[in-house]
Amino acid sequence: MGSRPKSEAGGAVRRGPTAHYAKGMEARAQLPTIKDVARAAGVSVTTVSHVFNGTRPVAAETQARVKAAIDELGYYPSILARALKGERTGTIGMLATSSTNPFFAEVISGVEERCFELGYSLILCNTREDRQRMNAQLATMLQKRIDGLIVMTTNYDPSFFQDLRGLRGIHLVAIDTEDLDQVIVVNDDSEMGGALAANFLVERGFRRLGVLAGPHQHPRANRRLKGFAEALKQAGLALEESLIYRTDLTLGSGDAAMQRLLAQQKVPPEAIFCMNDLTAIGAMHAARQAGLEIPGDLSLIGYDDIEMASYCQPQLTTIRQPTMEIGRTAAQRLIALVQGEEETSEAVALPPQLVERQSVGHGPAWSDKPGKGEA
Amino acid sequence: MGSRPKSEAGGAVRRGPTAHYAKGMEARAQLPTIKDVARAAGVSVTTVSHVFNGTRPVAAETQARVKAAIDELGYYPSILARALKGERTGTIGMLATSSTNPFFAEVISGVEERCFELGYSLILCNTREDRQRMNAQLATMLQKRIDGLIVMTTNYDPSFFQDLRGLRGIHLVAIDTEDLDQVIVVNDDSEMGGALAANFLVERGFRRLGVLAGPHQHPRANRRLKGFAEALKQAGLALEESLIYRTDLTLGSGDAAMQRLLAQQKVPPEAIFCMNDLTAIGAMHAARQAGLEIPGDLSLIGYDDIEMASYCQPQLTTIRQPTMEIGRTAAQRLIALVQGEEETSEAVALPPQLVERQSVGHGPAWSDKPGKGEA
DNA sequence: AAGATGCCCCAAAACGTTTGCGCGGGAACC
DNA sequence: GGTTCCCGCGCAAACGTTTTGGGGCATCTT
Repeated sequence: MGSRPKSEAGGAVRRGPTAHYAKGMEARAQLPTIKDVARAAGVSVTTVSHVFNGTRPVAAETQARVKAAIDELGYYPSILARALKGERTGTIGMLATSSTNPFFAEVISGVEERCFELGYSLILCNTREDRQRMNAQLATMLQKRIDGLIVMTTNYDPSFFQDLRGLRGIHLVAIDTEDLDQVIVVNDDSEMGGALAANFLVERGFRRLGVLAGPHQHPRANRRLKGFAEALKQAGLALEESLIYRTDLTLGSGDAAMQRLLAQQKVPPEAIFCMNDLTAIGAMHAARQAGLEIPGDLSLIGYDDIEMASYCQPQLTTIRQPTMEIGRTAAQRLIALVQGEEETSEAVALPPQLVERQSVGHGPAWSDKPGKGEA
Repeated sequence: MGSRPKSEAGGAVRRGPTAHYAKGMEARAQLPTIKDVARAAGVSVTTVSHVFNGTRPVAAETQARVKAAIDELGYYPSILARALKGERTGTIGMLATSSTNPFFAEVISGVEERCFELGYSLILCNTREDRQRMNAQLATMLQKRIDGLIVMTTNYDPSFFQDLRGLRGIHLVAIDTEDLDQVIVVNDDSEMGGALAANFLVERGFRRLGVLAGPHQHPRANRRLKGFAEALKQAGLALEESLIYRTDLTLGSGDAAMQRLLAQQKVPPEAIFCMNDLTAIGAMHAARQAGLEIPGDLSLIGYDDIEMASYCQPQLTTIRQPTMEIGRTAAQRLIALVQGEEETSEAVALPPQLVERQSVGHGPAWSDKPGKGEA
């Protein structure tokens, strides 16, 4: 409907569960072209094109003959040739720091899913935060004439986005980064998430709070921290600078940061806000090694709500991001942009949500095990 | 070197850290074409092509002029047009069940990495084991004229591979599946992995062993089980059918299977072999909920060695697959195939390895906590 | 019966590349 | 001084599509 009759007709050819694509191909080394179909059906390539795309009325009998030939040969039009004529390629690219981090993996999965639903496909590139690698990947994607690009990098580098904006040919959406003008950005509402964590801990009576922060240049982690600090201030509490420990948001760095914290603080904070679940799980590990009980001796709250948060010991109380939805939204907005549906380029901030499990106790003087606690 | 001077020249143009791709583009809506470059340099498109690809000697002075124009305009040749002339697209597709499962995520990451190193890019499709979805994704990738395809699906469906083999145009590599003739398959050596687990448990003195198996049609999990059972037999032990519980290899199903096991067995087995780490972690969770200590009351061994295995409580003893290497190998073999380097189409089985941590105790009558155990 | 009107269909151009062929001119050879 | 050779370069075809502009032919109108 509307302006895309082509994909409809394409869908028609795809119908049915049988594998058209495998039929009639046995003798050919190459995929069949529109010419082969035209020859087989005894019509011109023009007619084949119009039958396939439904772009002009064709006599029913001719149409039947052409469709038979298409099915017989297993013909699929080459997007390459189509795109040469100024059409889009139907492919979008994604630059992501890493696809193995569970949070990123889920965002990517959301992107892929929405792309599929809208008839697009996804070229995935892991940047590992290596600028040179990103440049090479970007160059390749430009050569492949992607219609748009989704960027999800952990370290905010303004100059990179500056360069990106110079590319007039391709549209851009960023995920999990600083707000940028002229670029659609999809995030969760990190200040709100930070505040959620702060308020929950304060209500439970915790006063001496630590933080496992992200890297200095990580825009979202910084905002979570900001929201956290501001909510504390509202509650009349101050965040102690000396109780903020940096991580790079991985399991290992959460472990390491917690070890540093426990080594440096004679008496550990009552509760710790971790910038993501991975660091929280790493921190749990370190705390256990040090002989601390969670939440008996120390409470811990995470961020993201990855699947593992429900299965670790103890189950992690955390701030849930609508992870999949962030990916889906980004894909949606990008494709709308590509298809020329003029949208506002305003940032989207999806609301996070607190998920209570077991890693936060009921207060600093409380213990889940009778006979223990009162630390 | 050898037969690919083009990519070399492409690399030359890409050199340097500055962002060529952003320069000179401000006034254009479209990316510049070879014609624009030719006009700017005052030469024919032929010459531009030869300069870019190094396919014919060009006078030094002309060459300099052309290169200047290329840099100035930020020109990148369209792979689309190039591929029309019978060249390859430099893109390979991957059908994977899900990219959020940590094991799959890491394999995919290996594929992506090796593709990048070899100058290819990766189109990722999550199939969710939905045959109809796979057909649609395959159709799209065929239209995009991918050079080859990597398939990593959990449920082995012979008819699908049958169809796939019908496609003469594109090359095929499968990961983590049954051996197939005419198709390169990359796996770990699952029988060996199963045997490794069995021998380790037997050496530790465990006799009554349970299994958290995979789905019935999962070829690798079945082989692990086979290797496990055979090694037990060698040791003079039999695997009790009633102690085999099926899972679908997810966290939740590991949890559920363990709950069933504990409900049905008056006295639980001494040790359990889980077909992957995810089910093992799920099982740990269920065991804890039931008040069982691991490894005090029950030993557990996993498979895969995902990152989380080192951070769960207790740390998981497991069989490590060379996960990343499986992905890299698959990409490598596929691209060799695409580039016509005739390789053997034999299956590859990379050897797994036992990683000892804390989830397996020192024997059925042993306990890690003094005063407990002797269960 | 002649002209007008639709209905079907085809030819050809265009998209951005690569590449075989060939052309002009200067240097080397006899 | 004429022939041969080589060097440096351009022309144009081809790849698989879409799309514009007609053209042939039957049917309807008068």
